[in-house]
Order: sequence, then C-alpha cells, then structure tokens
Amino acid sequence: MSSQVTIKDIAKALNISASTVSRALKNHPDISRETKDAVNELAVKLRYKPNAVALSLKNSRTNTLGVIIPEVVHYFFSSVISGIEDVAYEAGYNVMVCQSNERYAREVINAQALDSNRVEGALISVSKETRDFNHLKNLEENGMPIVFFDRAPDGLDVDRVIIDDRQAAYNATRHLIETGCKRIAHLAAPLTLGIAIERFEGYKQALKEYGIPFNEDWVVVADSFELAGDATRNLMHLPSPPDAIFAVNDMTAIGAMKTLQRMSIAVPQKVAIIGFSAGFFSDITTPTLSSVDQHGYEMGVEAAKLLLERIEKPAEGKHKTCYIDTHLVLRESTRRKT
Amino acid sequence: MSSQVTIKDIAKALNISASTVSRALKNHPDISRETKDAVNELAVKLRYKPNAVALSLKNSRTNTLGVIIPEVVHYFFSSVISGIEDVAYEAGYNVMVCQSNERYAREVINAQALDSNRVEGALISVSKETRDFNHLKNLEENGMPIVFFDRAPDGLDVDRVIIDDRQAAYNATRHLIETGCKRIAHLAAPLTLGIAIERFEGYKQALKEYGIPFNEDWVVVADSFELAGDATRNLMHLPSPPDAIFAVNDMTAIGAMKTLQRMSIAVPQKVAIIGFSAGFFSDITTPTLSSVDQHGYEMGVEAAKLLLERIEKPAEGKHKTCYIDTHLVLRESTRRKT
DNA sequence: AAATGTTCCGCAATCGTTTGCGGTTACGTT
DNA sequence: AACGTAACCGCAAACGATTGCGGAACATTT
Repeated sequence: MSSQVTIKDIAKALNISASTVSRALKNHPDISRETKDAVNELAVKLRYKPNAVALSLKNSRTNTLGVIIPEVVHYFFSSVISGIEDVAYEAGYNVMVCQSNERYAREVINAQALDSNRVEGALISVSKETRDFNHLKNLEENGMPIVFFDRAPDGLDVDRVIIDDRQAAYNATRHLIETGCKRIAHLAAPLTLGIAIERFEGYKQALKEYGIPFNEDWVVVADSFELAGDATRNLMHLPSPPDAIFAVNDMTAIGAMKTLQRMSIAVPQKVAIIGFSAGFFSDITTPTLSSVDQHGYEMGVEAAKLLLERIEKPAEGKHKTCYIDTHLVLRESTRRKT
Repeated sequence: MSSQVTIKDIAKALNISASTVSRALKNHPDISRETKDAVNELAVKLRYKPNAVALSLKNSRTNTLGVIIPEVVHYFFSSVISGIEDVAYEAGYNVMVCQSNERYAREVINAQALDSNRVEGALISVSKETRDFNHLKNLEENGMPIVFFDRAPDGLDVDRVIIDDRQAAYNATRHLIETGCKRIAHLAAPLTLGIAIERFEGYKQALKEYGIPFNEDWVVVADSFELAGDATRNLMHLPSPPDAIFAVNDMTAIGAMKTLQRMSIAVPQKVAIIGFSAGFFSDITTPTLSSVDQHGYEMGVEAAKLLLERIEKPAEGKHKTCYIDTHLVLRESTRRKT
C-alpha cells in the first residue's frame, strides 16, 4: 500500500531485468515493441512514478531551487515567489521556500538546509538582522550558484536583481517637492539594511538638488504599521511639523496616514504621503496611497532566469546586477502637480 | 570546487573505509577516540555536510512536507504557510510549496510533483476550478498522508482542518441583524466551492432565525475586489437596496466599500459591511473593516501537526476534521450594538 | 598454550535508477 | 557447416550513506 511502485516491481512481475524496464520506459531502440508495450501497460496500471530521489542521487541533479526570504506574508515577497515559481515550473524545477522570519540565526539554518538538500541554486533576500554573510559565502564557495534579490549583501561581488532604490526614493521625494511640499519627513528602516541606506540617500539627494535644507528631526527610524504611529505623532508635535512624509514601505505609510486621520490632519492637503512597494493594499486605503511600484513578480522572474543561467553555465567570472524598473504610482495621498 | 565533499573523500584522505567515517561521525562506540577525532577534524575542515538526497533514498524518508495552495499572494494563505513552516521546521522537516494558481490542470501537476519527490505528506487547499478529485485520491491511495485545509473536497472522507464556515457566516450575518440592519445582501463566491455554499447557508440561516425574509436579488456571485464594484452598484440601484452587505471575503468587502464611498453612501450609517478573513488590510481601510478572523497561522499550525501525526502512525482508520475557531473582529464598517 | 574476550575496523548489501559492456539467441549468408 | 550480424536483453557498477556481520589484532584468563 504505502510503498511506492519501483522499476524492480515491474521487472519482477514481467520476469525481466530492471535495466530492460528502464530502457523500455525511455523507448530505447534496443527493446522490442512487445516488451515496451508490456512494460508501459503495467507501468500505468501500477501507477509507476519514477523516484525523483533516486534520480537526484544518480544524476547529482535535484531539479530544485532554494529560496530564502524574510517573510512570505508580505505582498511583495509573495509576488516575488510567484515569479520565481512560474519560471522554475516552466524549466522543470521545483522550489523549496524557507523563511528566515527576519532572524539571522534562522537564515543560517535555512542556508544549511538548502546545502544539505543539494538544491541546484539559491535565491536569497537577506534578513534585517543579517550583518555577517559567511553562511552565504560558504554556500557559494561550495559551488552553489546564488542570486540575491531586493536585499543583497553590501560590498560583496554577487549576482543580484534589485531595484535602484536610491533613484526610486529620489523620484518619490521629488514628486513630493514638485507638488509643493517643502518640509518632507522620512520614515526609514534600520540603516543596517543596504536598501534602507539607499532610500535615505535618494531622499537626501532630492532635497539637495531642489535646495531644500535637510532636517535631521524629520528622519525617524520606523518601518512598520505600528511604529509609524508614534513616529508620526512625534513628528506632528514638532515646532515645525512636516507637510509630507516619504515612508520606506507601504505599511509604514499607511500607519502614518491612519494616525494623521486620527489627529484630524487632512491627507494630502495638510500632509502628503508616499509609500514604497505598491503592495496592492495601497489601492484600498482612503485616500488611496501613492507609492513606488517595485514589480515583485518581475523581480522574481528575472532572478529565477538569472539563476537558471548560472546553473547552466556557472560563474563565467563576472557577477551581474540586474535592475528592475520601478515607477511611481500616483494616487490620492499626494497632491497633484499644478 | 563545485562537487560536494562526501564521506568517501574523508575516507580516502584518512586511508580508512567509508563505514568507519560514517560511524565516527555518529560517535559509534566501535570507533577509537583517535579515529573519531581525525575524522571530525577533517570533516569540519572540508565542510562536510551529509547528502540529504542519499539519506532520503536510503531511509525512504525525505523529511519534506508538500503544500499545494491556490496562491501565495493572499495574506490568508501565506499566513497558513507560516504556520506550517514553523511546525515543520520544529520537527526537522522541509517544506515544498506549490501553487495551483487556482487552476485545476496545474494542481494535477503539482500533485504529481509531490508524488515523484516522495514528500512524506501533503497539505492541500484545492483550487476554485477543481471539481474532480481523482488526482488527490490517487495520492492518498498510494499511501501519502494528506491533510486538507480551508478548502477541502466535498463528500470525501479525508483529514481536514477547516473553520466552521456556516457558523462563522451565521455569526457575521447575525451581527448585522443585531445592529439594526434589515435588508442584508450577500456577495458570494462561485457555489462550486464548498466553503462558498457553507457561508451562503449560514447567511440564510441567520435570516431565517430572525424572521427576515430571504431575497434572491440580494445575493450576487462576486468574490473579488473588481467584481464587487459592479455588484454593489447594481445592488444599490435596486428598487429596494440593501442596508448591509456580508461579503464572502475581505477583498470583496473592500471593493464594495470603495464603491459605496464613490457613490457617496455612508458606511456604516447607510450600508454596513462585514467581510471574511481578517486579512490585515481590514485594518487599514477607512473605515476599518469588520470581518471574521480565520486565524490562518493557527490553521497552518494545526494542519501541519495533524499531518505529522498521520505520518508517524498512519491512517488509524478514522479521518478527522479539526475546526479552527473563528471570531468576529468588529471595527468601523458595521454599526455598534445599541 | 590454548581458549576466550575486547577493541577496532572493513566488506558488502541496500535504497531506485541509469548505462556501458557483454552475452545470448535467431536468422541469414557463404 | 561455419561464420557474421542484427536484435534483445542482463550484469554490474555507480550515486552517498548506513549497518549487520565477520574478521584481524591484541589482551586477558584458565
């Protein structure tokens, strides 16, 4: 019952050797028509399925891609997974998804699991906690192709598919400026994350280019719905409160928006808000949220493609950085250009 | 470089047999202290990692759980995955996630993939298209333990972890009634899905018990943000428009809410709305959305636990249905009790 | 001195599949 | 009658790790 049908079972039942069965199933010319027919008939009758595990061992090819992401429950990351899955599926690969839950320790274990399971390549977005990349370097030194997406380790020569965070942040900030905002706050992510720094830099760059003085008080580390509440309240109680907020991600932006509404501050008239990610809930808030679309699905597709490329012909020296286009999705939480 | 270190490599380097290396690594008493030390030292030096594929073949245990879900990009499903992952991880299992994308054909392929990869058990939520369950029955007949969650095949004796959809729908509808609504519409999912029927039944039952006549015109099949728009407009243009809407899921509820706002109909004063799922975006709408919390994470945890139980001691005859508690999350889109 | 025990290690089979090589028929050719 | 040649098929090794069994070398006991 519980034991799966093997090639040997078929062989035994037909009184032939396992090799013959194997060849018959692959339509090898050495095997006679009758034998093939008999084998095939019995195979479907017994519901024979090749044992992928045995094949993996034999071929040293698992046909599996590994993925390590911080958390599936974010629209952006699950979009990426969708993109990865579609490409992998098309190419005959399976996908093994691991979550780090934004924990470094768990990420290390995940990396080991991928290693032990001999996945043929890994797609990785590092956790917020991760500062040391040795577990990932080891992976690569062991010969595992890796493509990083969205969050890549800084200062390492690796393949990565990312967005131009600085540019995107610049664009978002510029839009606020161009729609008349002058006192622009930034809710940032912990500056351990490379992308957090990039976005912060883009923000500063836009201010600079438009001759708006940078005000330290208007930059607060707050990168979640919950944290945005306090941060926003504090900002609005400053002697000189901001008239716009650029948030490092959508949930933070929404947290800020909700708080402003509770304080009866009109969005976008008094304070404009722009987020980052364009998770689809940016569509459902009132007012709807302007945001930077990161195109998660696309990113997943490109990352998986690049990884498959690396698996086919490994490491031809140079590592590659692939940029995914972003674009501003302008909705109701920012003002219109005049 | 690219080839992984095996037990044989260690054996060769130390001029001992593979068996000895294996035993040394497992601290077998037959092996002398010195040999063990030598082996262990070399093992860490060479970064030896046991080949999980070879182990799987030997033990006929892959230590992997398979999951088939409609789409990861829904908060509910990704929550479930999180729950599953945490339990699996704790028990030393890996998780292989497949998406059906709500397509029957893809679900069949997914099932085959799980079969071929010899996962030790499967956690499945069927697609909207799926009417024929033979691919899943085959799996089970081949000895693969399966636990269904949320969406289980109707009329089949299987293990499942679900919510009491009828009761939950009843509760939601009752709440509308008790807060003074009298003309309650229902935006339903296609009635191919068992859970759609159950929710519809719960809705009707509440009406009946409170002596409110059932009005066919107020039940519309619409189960997405987009579909909710038209449905809601049509409903509100009826000679006798509803004063409340019970939607089969949150996105639909939000679609309805957005549409009402665009029609300048006050929520919840003119029309109250309650959704189903309590995805966390129910928190971010304005007004915030009342909903039925399905506890996705919990469901994942329970489903994984049940599956592990079945894997340990298989099919002791009876199949089990495990109900996850739901509860009403009352927020601003419904009226308050008086 | 012989028997017994102890310590340590290797042989070989196993999991399921593939594949090079060789072997067995049957048939046709000279 | 002897040989060549297709046409079919099986043996065995390999992938990496585990494990029952047996064996060599040495120490201890009688």
